[in-house]
Amino acid sequence: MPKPTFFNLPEEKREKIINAAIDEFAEYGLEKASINRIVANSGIAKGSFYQYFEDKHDVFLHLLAVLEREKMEYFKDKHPPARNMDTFQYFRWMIKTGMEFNSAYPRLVQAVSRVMLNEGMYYLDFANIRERTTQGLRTMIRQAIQNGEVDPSVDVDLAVMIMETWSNAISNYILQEGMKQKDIMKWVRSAKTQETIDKMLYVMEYGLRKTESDFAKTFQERTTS
Amino acid sequence: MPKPTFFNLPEEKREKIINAAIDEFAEYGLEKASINRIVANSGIAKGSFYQYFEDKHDVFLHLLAVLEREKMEYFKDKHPPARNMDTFQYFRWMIKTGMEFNSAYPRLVQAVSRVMLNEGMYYLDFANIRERTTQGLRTMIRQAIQNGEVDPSVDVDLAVMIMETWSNAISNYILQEGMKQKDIMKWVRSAKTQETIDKMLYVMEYGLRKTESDFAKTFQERTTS
DNA sequence: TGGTCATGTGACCAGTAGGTCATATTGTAT
DNA sequence: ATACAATATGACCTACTGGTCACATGACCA
Repeated sequence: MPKPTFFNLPEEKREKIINAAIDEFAEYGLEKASINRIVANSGIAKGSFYQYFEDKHDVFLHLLAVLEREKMEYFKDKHPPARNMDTFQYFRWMIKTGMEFNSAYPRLVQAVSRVMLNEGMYYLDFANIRERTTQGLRTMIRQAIQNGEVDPSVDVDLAVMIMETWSNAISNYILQEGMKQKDIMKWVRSAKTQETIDKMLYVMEYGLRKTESDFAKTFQERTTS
Repeated sequence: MPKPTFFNLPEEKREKIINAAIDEFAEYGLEKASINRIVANSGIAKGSFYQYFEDKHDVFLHLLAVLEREKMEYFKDKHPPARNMDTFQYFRWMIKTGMEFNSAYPRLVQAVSRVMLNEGMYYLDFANIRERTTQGLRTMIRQAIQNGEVDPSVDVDLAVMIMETWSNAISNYILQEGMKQKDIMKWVRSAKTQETIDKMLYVMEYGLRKTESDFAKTFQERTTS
């Protein structure tokens, strides 16, 4: 955690620092990120940096905390559009709302997920942090299996891994493509992007193999209404 | 590509160097890999290194070439167990054979995929190399759509991304868990591991949602015969 | 034996990293 | 105005990086 001095800083200065850190991590990842560059880009002296933070990891952990806080804030006044949704509908809502969040904080999300999904995998430091995220998914899936929505022969941990993989794949896709657009929020909300997300989630739910009820049929009511 | 001098080396020395490089890349990735450590671990002088290779990237590209060569060699005398397999059966065979290959060259695969799937994503250098891999998948999927095996409303590029994601997820799982075992080849071939792979591929094919024909039913004949 | 060419070597270079610290500046309370 | 604590600073340290090069060693042929 950052030292108290950091939190005594005027907000403007604090933001300049964390923005520089976000850019640095988004560009170089955790290990290749340079404190020298961060201080240069935030216009503070090196000595000051060490009055605010312990080290590089400390800054990153703070970014994690910021992300979590902002996400909580964002989800606080969002509510699923209907009650009695099944697990897949709920997951779909979660993902879509999450992607809206991503388009609101693209650099921050990019920085954090770049580190967490790449180098973070090989550092034990983040194992427990990741674990916290999976906990929610795990209980959700357990319930879905009990409800008969998810195939019980696919065990819980495997299902968790699958849903995380999907979630990350969609998030990566949105960030990667979204950053190329001039207005990422508009792009994410566009019918085309939403349909792509729907397709991905449809495949997660029903698989790649063609069945009697395919994607076009399932989502027909949306495009015709 | 390495310089001619490298290929004139006695095989033992050459192997010692590439093994040190494999270990280095597997442990530290591409950017954090240290030439100093590589030369120290292979027992050669720094100057010699630069007589063999241009730089770090050069070594890695050589590892890529080695991997490709070994994989070709490995697949050369493996053949699908039956003709007239459908696309998903063929993909399953490909994955399983690939996982056997992984268990034969775990460190090499680990090193290469660590780099390609992480930092490699952000370096354009590897875009064309990755493209070569996807080409095969793309034609396979196009054919599968024509055959009516894959839902045509899921477009080709999306399907490619999905299958690559799955392929990587399974490979990562096998390497990560496999490296914990004392005999990785035996572990990969074990009934339990094979069943896990089957489950993953089943979910890719039919989705997470429970349907009238679930995994247990589909694979019943195997466990009872 | 002497000559020539390929190979091997490690001291050395400039650049950058993370981190420290004595000193300078600022803010605040008396 | 003075005193004291909090904050800001950048020169400086060591360690390590990728890369070079003058020289040493070895192999092979005349």
